[in-house]
Amino acid sequence: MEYLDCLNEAQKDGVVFTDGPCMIIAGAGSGKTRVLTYRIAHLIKSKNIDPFNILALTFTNKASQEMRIRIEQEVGSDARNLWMGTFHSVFARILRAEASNLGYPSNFTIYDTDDSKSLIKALVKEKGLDNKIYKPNVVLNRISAAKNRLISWSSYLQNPVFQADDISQLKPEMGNLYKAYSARCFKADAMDFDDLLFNTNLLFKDFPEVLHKYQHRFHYVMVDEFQDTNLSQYLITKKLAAVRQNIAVVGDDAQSIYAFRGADIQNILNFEKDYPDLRVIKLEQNYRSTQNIVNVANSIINHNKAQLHKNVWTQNEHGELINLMKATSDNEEGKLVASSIFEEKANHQYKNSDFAILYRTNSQSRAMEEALRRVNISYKVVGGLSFYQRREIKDLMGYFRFVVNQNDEQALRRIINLPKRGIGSGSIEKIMVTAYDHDISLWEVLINVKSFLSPKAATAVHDFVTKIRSFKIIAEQSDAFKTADHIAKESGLLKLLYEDKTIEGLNRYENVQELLNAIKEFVDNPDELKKEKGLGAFLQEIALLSDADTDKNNEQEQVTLMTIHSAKGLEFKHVYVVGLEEDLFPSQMMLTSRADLEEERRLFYVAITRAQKKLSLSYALTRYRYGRLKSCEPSRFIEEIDPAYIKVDRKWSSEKFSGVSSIGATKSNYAKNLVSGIQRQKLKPLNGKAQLTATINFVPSDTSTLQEGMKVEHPKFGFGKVLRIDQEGAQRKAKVYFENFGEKTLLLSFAKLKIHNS
DNA sequence: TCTCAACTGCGTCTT
DNA sequence: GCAGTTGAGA
Repeated sequence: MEYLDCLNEAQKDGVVFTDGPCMIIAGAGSGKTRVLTYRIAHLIKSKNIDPFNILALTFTNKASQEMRIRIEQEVGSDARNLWMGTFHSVFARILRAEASNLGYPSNFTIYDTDDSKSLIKALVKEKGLDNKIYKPNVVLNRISAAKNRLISWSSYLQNPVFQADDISQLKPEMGNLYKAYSARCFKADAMDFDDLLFNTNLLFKDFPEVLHKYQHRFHYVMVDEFQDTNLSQYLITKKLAAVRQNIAVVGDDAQSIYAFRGADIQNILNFEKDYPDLRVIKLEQNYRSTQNIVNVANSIINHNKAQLHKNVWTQNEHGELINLMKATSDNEEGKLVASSIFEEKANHQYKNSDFAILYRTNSQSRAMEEALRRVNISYKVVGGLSFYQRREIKDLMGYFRFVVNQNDEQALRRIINLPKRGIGSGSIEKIMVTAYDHDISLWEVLINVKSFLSPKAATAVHDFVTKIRSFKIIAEQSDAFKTADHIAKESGLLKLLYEDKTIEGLNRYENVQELLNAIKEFVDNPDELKKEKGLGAFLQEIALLSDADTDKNNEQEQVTLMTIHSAKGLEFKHVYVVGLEEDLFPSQMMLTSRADLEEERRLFYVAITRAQKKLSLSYALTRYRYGRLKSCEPSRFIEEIDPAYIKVDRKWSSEKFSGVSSIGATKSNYAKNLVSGIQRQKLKPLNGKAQLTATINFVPSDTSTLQEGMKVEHPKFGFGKVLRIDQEGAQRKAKVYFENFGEKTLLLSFAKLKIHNS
């Protein structure tokens, strides 16, 4: 039990209180993952629980992989038998085993969001509805929200409130679209992401013996990031834990940022009601960040009304003040961030991987990327279009999917005329309508197209069917790689890409090769747990992966660029949160309700609490959005920070005396607070007029002659005196005492210093 | 049925 | 800024 020694009291409680319902409210950076991993290790090692009887649910594959590794370090290979994964992957696995109960084959296809949207698009067209009113996104969100609240299409249609709601939004056909969508998914042997949870609930409700089986398999149930669960997920875990009541949930209401996806903070409150003898443990000591950062985070989150009481504190050093940078444009914002990283690296000898740039939307990465490239700082962009979302990958995967499941409508639509074989949209619609109207399988329709298509089109379909048949035979006899390789060549896709000599074409060709490599890796993987090496097994393996999980260029030494959402759970020495502007962050779409604005604020809280040592915030006065230049106002979130913790970057403080009034005109409150805060706090280094002008005309000197006792000026730290010089060459450092910033050690090959020999 | 050019519309986050 | 759609012409 020596691992208990390195835990604080609250953490210990979280680890050893294993029997009975338990809720751990874990503040940011409070060692949540540590508690969870030790808790599982404790169950296995000290209480001799079979890992096979432990279920641990996370939200991302990454989180579950990391936790598995950490548990493995504690308990060894036993960890492999844990039931641990994302909600979606664990219940997909159970659904495959129990699929026949629901009328699904066990090799059902999982539709991703693109598949779902294009199915909806097709349905809207088939029904002759206006695609400007029934936008795929809107329809899918509505269906998704219903499923997450366990409302089936039939109860949706019967519910007068939903009907009235839809009619008032001029979308009276919504319920029927939901019905048609469900029917088509079922017919395609496909489940979308929400179905994986919805159908699990259905399974447990309608087949008590199945529920019973899993209730007795999982003696201990744990849920990470509980604040992100939706009703559907909550009910599943509650049912599974109903017999033994050994359920532990870990979460932080302040970090709930997925309400848009159906996450319901209400689950935390319900949890207390559902389990009256609930043990609540609060982890409040932050081990990650400096006091300044923790204080700023607290001051922000206190603006939210809806929150559980919690007092996050830290024993860490005060650290540097929060750096606020103002840029005139999005491009300049990029430059400021890039040069700041450059300086920080030099001054503190940080590595690229110590830095992260976080933003609200993926489109903001462009300006940052350009600026980083200009100063030769290598970086990686996390998120955006994932590998498996690329067109060429989806095309080839479409073949794979259709060979495995001939009812996969979305896969068929994608590949039936790719490469072009003369089967146009008219023929495709005829095929779909025939299958749907006569309620026969797609494959059967394809075999009998002669009866309703023109001879030319019918021949083309016949050739296609013959090709798929031959692929099926290969698939039955060979492993995933041999099959995939064969299909890539024989389908004509590889040739199509090879002939495209444009840069994008070459890229696509390489991507397809990379997919084939991934499949080879899958086949060669000696992991005994994955005995199935067929194409179907590969598809199942990757259906629930996202870009963050397939992060191949895991090279260190890169600055990380990503959205705040994807940064959740991570930490970096120095974090830049950029684009703090009204309508961008908070997003204009979230300004309609208090609840939405509070979610944005929690998002900001998450961003801030990623930082360990230093936090920088920035905003731009103008920004290109939708291809045109827009002027921006600083975010209200800046205003909400206690000015005592902010330092304003020189690049805009030099403008302060002339420029800040422009903000004052539009946001008087903001400017007043900020300026008075600055004056109260940290304006000191800028008070000297001489220094201000000197800073503007700053020209660094040659520092090779620098000696002890010399007076120097640094663009950021102002005036100082050299205390000592160490080492030679590239490692040559100067220890300088700055009037306003104290002692700093500067690497002379990087630091810009002006020598004042007076 | 296919191809190219013009055009529209649309932007959050993710399993 | 760009992807996806539409429409005309081959």
